[in-house]
Amino acid sequence: MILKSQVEWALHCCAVLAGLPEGRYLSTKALAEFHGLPKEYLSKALQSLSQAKLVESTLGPSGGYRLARPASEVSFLDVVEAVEGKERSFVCSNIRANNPCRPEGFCDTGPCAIARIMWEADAAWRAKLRGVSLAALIQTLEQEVPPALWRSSGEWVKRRAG
Amino acid sequence: MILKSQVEWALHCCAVLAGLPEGRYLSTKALAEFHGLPKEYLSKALQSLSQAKLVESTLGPSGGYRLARPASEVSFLDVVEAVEGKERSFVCSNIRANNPCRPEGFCDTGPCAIARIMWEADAAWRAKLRGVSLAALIQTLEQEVPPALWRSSGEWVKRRAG
DNA sequence: GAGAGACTACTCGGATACAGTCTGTCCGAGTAAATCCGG
DNA sequence: CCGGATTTACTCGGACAGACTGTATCCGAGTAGTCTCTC
Repeated sequence: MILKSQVEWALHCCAVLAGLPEGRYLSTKALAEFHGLPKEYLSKALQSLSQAKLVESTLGPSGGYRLARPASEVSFLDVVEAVEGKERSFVCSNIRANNPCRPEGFCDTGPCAIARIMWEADAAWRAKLRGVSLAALIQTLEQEVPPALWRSSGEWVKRRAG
Repeated sequence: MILKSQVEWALHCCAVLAGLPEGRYLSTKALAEFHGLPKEYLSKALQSLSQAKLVESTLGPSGGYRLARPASEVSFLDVVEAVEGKERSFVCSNIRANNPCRPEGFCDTGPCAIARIMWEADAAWRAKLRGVSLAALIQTLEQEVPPALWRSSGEWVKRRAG
């Protein structure tokens, strides 16, 4: 049970996009250079975000991506689910139905107790992620990233965003 | 991010082992038949449990597995981690270090904010699993499984356990 | 000088190979039970 | 009949292939900006 590296990339890219000037776009190429990632593969992560309607894209020169909603209305869960999918991490194949003691035609009432417990844990994980927005992340970063680096990064992005 | 089917199998097997008479063992073969699973592959899940010291094994006729601790002292988390490993689901490759604006020899103080948030969610997931023991699971099952099926299953297991 | 049209260069998006892990299977080492033999 | 050595049959444990998802890469469709030509 390990999340794909796309999740990490998508989150970092969203953090950068959240600091973008209003109405501007940032290209995959710029995002890839900023994070030192393979441009071609990173584009797949951004495509996932685009399909989930988290970001908007534009073509042509000075094209790229920008957030489709305010940063305060995009949660970590949105980003994670855009990349990993909304399916629960635990899948119940209902193996209790194979019990040899079970009478023919026996029908279960509800989901298996084991699955219920696993799903509760999954729900707790998602709830935690739902509670953190990109805006909150930016706020945290602004506090702990050295001001000089923060400013120069902002300049870098602004320069590449148009 | 999807858990392997071994996790489901291991949990169901632990549930059965928890209802085993004191001092008896149940073989992989019996567990596989009870759940309708491939014996050879199921054995790998049980090996994981054995390596994690959750179960004890014995060889020879009437050999097999039994819980190494009381059911009340084995949590879901123990079983899940035995199969999936104790590593966190989110790995931070510290891509912020590739930021082109970063001065040479710059050294980060703590873990990346994004990683911290993801790890908090992971901790919440694990905490939820740590809070449920096999004993609690058995109690739940005993309440919701039809008494006739519960009894016959217990008989079946007892018959195969030695 | 201004406007319209064509061109260019850059973008995203999906289709295409490679790798690693999960799934499934096999056989050998080791042991507890059952058997057999001698006392 | 009882005790012990031998045989046996059954178990676990690790070593060995196949399938699927994750990783990485490529090229084509489409558009915004730019340039040029005409008025």
